[in-house]
Amino acid sequence: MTIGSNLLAVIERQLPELNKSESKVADAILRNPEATTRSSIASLAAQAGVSEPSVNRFCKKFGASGFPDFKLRLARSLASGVRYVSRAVEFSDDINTFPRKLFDNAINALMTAREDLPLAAIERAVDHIAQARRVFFFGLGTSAAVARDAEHKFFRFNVPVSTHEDAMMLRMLSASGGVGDVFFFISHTGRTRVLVEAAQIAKNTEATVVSLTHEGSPLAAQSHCCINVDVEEDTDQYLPMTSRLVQLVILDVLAAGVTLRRGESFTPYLARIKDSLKDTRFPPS
Amino acid sequence: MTIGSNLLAVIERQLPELNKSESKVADAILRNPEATTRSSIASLAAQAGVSEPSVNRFCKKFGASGFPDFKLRLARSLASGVRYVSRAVEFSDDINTFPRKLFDNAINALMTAREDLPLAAIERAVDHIAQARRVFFFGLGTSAAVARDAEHKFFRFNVPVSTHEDAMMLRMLSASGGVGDVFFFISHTGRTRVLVEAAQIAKNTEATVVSLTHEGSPLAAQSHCCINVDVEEDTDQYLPMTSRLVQLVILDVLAAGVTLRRGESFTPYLARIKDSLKDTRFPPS
DNA sequence: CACACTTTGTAATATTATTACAGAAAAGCG
DNA sequence: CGCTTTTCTGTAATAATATTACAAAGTGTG
Repeated sequence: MTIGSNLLAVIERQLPELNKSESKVADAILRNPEATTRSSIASLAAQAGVSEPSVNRFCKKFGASGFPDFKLRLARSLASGVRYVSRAVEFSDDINTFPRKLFDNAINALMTAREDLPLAAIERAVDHIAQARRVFFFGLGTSAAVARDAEHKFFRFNVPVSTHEDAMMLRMLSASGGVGDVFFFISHTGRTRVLVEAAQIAKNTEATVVSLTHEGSPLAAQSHCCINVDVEEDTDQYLPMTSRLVQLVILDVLAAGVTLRRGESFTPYLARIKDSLKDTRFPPS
Repeated sequence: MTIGSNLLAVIERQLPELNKSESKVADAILRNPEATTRSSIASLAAQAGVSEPSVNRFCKKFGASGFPDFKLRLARSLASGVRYVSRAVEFSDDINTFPRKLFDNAINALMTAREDLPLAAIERAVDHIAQARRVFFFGLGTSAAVARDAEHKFFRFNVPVSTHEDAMMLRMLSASGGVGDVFFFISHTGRTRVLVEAAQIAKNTEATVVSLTHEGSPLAAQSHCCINVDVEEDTDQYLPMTSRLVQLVILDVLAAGVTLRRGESFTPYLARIKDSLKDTRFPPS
């Protein structure tokens, strides 16, 4: 999703540059965007205190072919519910703004990712994992938590799974790879030396290297199968937030893919694992 | 978000009950919903091979006041982008459907959570963490990964943070609580015995117990401050997927909150931590 | 203050959607 | 099976809505 795709935000941003009647229209729209989508050009013109052609001109100025088209775009903007364009939290934000911003960013990232899922790579990754003899999930930093989450999902498929963070272990385990082993690397940047080097080592064995990382990164270059997650994120200034969410959902997708591959007869087995937790919980009230 | 609020899904569901011309219209719309939002009633009627009034009647049947209103609703549905109402992955799903379903679910959960954020609890939690002497993040199973992620975020605030999964450690550490200690419990169900018991122990000390869990759960009852995350999820049948995403974003919110509390002068310190990683990465190409 | 230029509104026109009605198709019934 | 009743569907008239062309008012500049 391109920044600025949110119509309301675009209007807000342009506000100072608008002339008298245009800003009247803008005000009327911003005052109640929801109502605008339901009203006719005549009633909006009345609301704003301008003529109908002024409203029409306003719409065209913002890229619509006319008023109906404008309403449509507005409706879309409202539905996606992402109000803020400047996605970064600022020191002037208070409790009423910054939580919403962070949620908006998260939702935005997932929506963007959804539009462009690397289905082919996902399918190949599912193939590899479904047939694996062992699976190793490697991730450092934020991605360590993602790897941990993956481990917790994938052990259910009756395949030995493990996660590691120790740089030495990564190298040694990578070197131990053989036919049927899958080394699954997780990294937002795809430039973490330790990981890239481990991937290189693993690739020199008979094992399969799968990575969940940034397209065209050094890590991607060392992978047999790379699932691209190109979430734009200013990791130089902030911590990766949205990219790890996308990674997690992609791993859910992989897990679901493996489950489907296993077939319906596998369900009771999964249920048994679930059931084993029953006695660790207080019963539902 | 109420189930069934998605117009396309509603149409799909009603499909068998529709009469000849109505189902022609439905087909034409489902064939290309995006295009429908842009077309006039005349062109849609042509597409469907029916008359214009038939299209109009169709629109009214689905709760719209007329065709333009219908287009608006459709646009909204498309923008929110959640195509599937039946959220569960089924064995008949293929690569083109189930990844999208999982993303839809994730987005849906975040959008729902965003509408009803427990801002008061968040603010209190930020207060506690910002002033903490030590912070412990406790979570088991899926929540262990969330706790790990939290640890990785919060250590930056110059407060000793740790995560633990060992049931014995949880109890002992909880018992060690004193003034200024924050015990942060993460659990989707809020019914995990080990956690609830540890929370109870911690609550009997001078420490503060914060939890990120389900409202009204046993764990919530043992907390000084409970951040409710009531994501509907069939954890009896499936693994928690969406709830952990919401938890992660909430933790991001808390981290952002603490950062804001620390003030702008704190930024260079955060930057220094980031910079420390510089040499572990391959330079950007 | 006259000129060019921008902005805005009026009124005519074009587009688009809705309604009323009538004919066709389907369903119910003796 | 044929008649009646009901439901469905399209035609054509009407109404609502949006757009355009143009002229008047406003604004700034030499």
